[in-house]
Order: sequence, then C-alpha cells, then structure tokens
Amino acid sequence: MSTLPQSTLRRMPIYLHFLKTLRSGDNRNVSATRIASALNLGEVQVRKDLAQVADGGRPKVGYELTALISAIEAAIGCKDPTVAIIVGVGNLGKALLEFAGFEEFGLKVIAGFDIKQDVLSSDRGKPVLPIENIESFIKNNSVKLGILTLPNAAAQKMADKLVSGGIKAVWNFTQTHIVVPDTVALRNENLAASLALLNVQMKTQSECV
Amino acid sequence: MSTLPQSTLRRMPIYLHFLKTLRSGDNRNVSATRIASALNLGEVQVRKDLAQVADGGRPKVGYELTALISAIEAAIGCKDPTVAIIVGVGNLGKALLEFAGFEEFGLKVIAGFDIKQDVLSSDRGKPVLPIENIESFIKNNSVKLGILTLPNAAAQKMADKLVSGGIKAVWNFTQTHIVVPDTVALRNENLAASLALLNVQMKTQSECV
DNA sequence: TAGATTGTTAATCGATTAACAATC
DNA sequence: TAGATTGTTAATCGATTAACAATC
Repeated sequence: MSTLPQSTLRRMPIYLHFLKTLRSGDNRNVSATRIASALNLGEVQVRKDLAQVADGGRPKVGYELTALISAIEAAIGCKDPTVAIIVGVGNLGKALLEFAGFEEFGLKVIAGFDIKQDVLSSDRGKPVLPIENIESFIKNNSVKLGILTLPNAAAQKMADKLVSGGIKAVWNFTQTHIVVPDTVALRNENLAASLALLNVQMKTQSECV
Repeated sequence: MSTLPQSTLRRMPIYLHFLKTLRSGDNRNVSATRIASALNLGEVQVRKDLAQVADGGRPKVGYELTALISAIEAAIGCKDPTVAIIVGVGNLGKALLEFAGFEEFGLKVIAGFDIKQDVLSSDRGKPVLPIENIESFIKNNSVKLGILTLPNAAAQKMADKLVSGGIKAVWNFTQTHIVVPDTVALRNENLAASLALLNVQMKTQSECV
C-alpha cells in the first residue's frame, strides 16, 4: 500500500463512483471482471489496481462492496477532508465554488476570494471575500489547498501569496506556468490539452470513415 | 508528421501559449533550450516534441517563432474552428459557455442547451435554447462537438441524442461513464482524478518535511 | 575555430497486457 | 469436481532520458 502509481491513482475515483452506484442497488459483492466490463477497461488492469489498495478479494466471489469502497476512499485520501479556497470568482471560479461533487472526494471548499467588488459577499452559502485578507484567512482556517481560477496575468502573484500564507497545495486552472516551492504540491489543470487531444482524435476518426 | 503520441500532443498547447507570450515581446527566434527552462521541462523532450511538428530548427539559432507557432496550431487542429454546443447550462456549463480562452485553441462554442426554463434565452451573447430542438440544431449548424455539463443521471440519454443528431465528438464533464459509437470521439474530463492525485501528492510531501 | 543548438540512435523506465498458477 | 475469479510473474509496449554525432 506504499505509493500508488499515478496511472492507478487516476483510475481510483472512476472505480469509486461506479461502486457507489452499485451500492445503491442491492449488491453485496463485486468482481474485477464486472467493474472492467462496466467501465470498458482491461480486466487484468482493474484486478491489479484493486490489489494495490484492497485485500480480501475471494475467487469466484470478488470483493465485498462496502469494504472495497472504504479501501479506495482511504487510498485517495478522501476520508479526512481537505479544506480549500477558490482564488478568482469569475465564471469558472463560481462554478467550482458551488460544485457539490467535490465533497464526494473529500474536498471542502469554504470560501472564494476576489478583487472585484461586485462579486463580494454574495450569499450563496459560501462567502466571497476581498483578496487582501487571504493570507491570514489561510492561517486562521488551516486551508490546505488553493484553487486558482483567475486571469493569467495574476496567477503567479497570487500563487506566491498562497504560499506565504502557508498553503500546502495549488490547483492551477490558468494557462500560465507557475512556480512554487518543492514543499508545495502543484497540479495544472489543462483544459486546452484535453481539447487538443479530442480535436485530433475527432479529425483522424472521421478521415478513416 | 503522421500521428503524434498522446503525451506529445498534450504538451503542445502549453508550448503554444508560452510562445505566444514570447511573440508579444520582441523575439524572432526561440530555442528548445529556452522553452524547456521556462516551462520546467526536459530539454531533450521539448526538442523531440518540436521535431515532430516543425522543421527548420537551426543550430545555434533555434526556431523561427511565428513559423513554430503556426506549425503547432496546425498540429493540434486549431486552424479551422470546431463548432461546439454545451449541454446543461448549470454553473460549470455557464462557465464554459462564456469562457473566452477556448477560442485560442480553435473551439467555437455557439450555444447552450438546457431543460430548465429559467436559464433559457439569457442574453449573454450566446443563446441558451430548450433541449428539444438539439438534434435539428446540430444538423443545421454543423455542430461537431457536444460538451456534457449536466447531472450524471441524464448524461447517457443526452449523449445518445447528440449522436443521433450527428455529432462527431463528445467531451464528458460528468462522472458517469458513457458509451458512444466507435465513429464518435469521446473524452472524459475527470476533475476528481486530478483532485485525487493532488491530494495524495500533498499528503506524501508534507510527511517528508 | 569554438560553442551552442539541432536531431538521432540507444538505454532506461513505467505502465499495460498476456500467461499461468492458486483458490474458493 | 468444474469453473469463475483471484493474484503473480513474465512479455510487450510506449514514453522519457541519456549519449552522441551533425551543423550553423
């Protein structure tokens, strides 16, 4: 159970979501075979992935459903919630601020920050605060994760502020390449990259037809 | 210039964005070395990536900037725009509908669709239309790409509608695994997977400190 | 010429797939 | 027992990195 390979880790949330839909049915056990066919994945791949986070898989029976769900939740770290803030409450920031789906994976977004006055103190349940107070807010609320959804130009400056406030991880939704210390985890969410893949895939597929 | 490896393709938009920022400065040429150090990538990796889409790299000089930009744009297919619609105009859908950044990569989102009456016909420049007309709309406007940002439960049903309308690609932002014919390109955008990676990375990094 | 940079060929690394033995 | 399923060991595949020759 040491450290999972990235590729395995990336599939865990997919398994988790599927297993939860099974649970709402009347299922007690589930086999790797079944998961694989439901999600269009290789049978061996699923089995190997599961073997890395769970044990107790029994031949002819499979895994106990609730135990497996619990094991995956532990592996991807959504048992104890990660407290997060959104920096930049534009359209995307607003969407992520209000997105309920994150809680399923242990993310607890508690506030948004912005410079613009007109988005401030909107009563959506989650407060939108002026950006000046961000460093003390991080400290006082032990915020672990900062989500950057602001204009490219401001990205690095705000990342620096987050770091000096003591943040542990940065999730960068801007196009800008940003730099953080080694002690801070960084992930770039690159929608453009996905789009490029899809674009090319689409074009080569229709050529073949 | 046949088909690029996925990994290479994924980095192209990152190069592209960086090169454009260089162009607004006073640069005529750029070397792989420079790109690599600016983006924290391996020098050889960048060189190999560029070699796959462009030629004309000259020792001691590098690549001609505008030619390189043009070559990358051609490779990732953002020269002729892809017409797209958004299905499900909730928070995320709204964000993507209004997101200007996609145009840089050749995506032209022309409309949103929803069942809810209150989001319909909002005058944000891009119309939000009732979902009943979606199939004929796809045909009449030669829409190539459908972006799914709706509740999980409706995902497969709407994907089917898109396909029967003649869509060429589906970009799925829901958690649900959906099935489309082989002739249709499909890409699942999995924010939960990214979150899981970040979560684990963060936890292991702080353990080490 | 010397040095920076290119492009290529070989070596390494990681992830996926295939083959098979173990077990309920 | 037979068959489905598990887990493991070996083979394949793709991507990254290292080493080096070519060139302006």
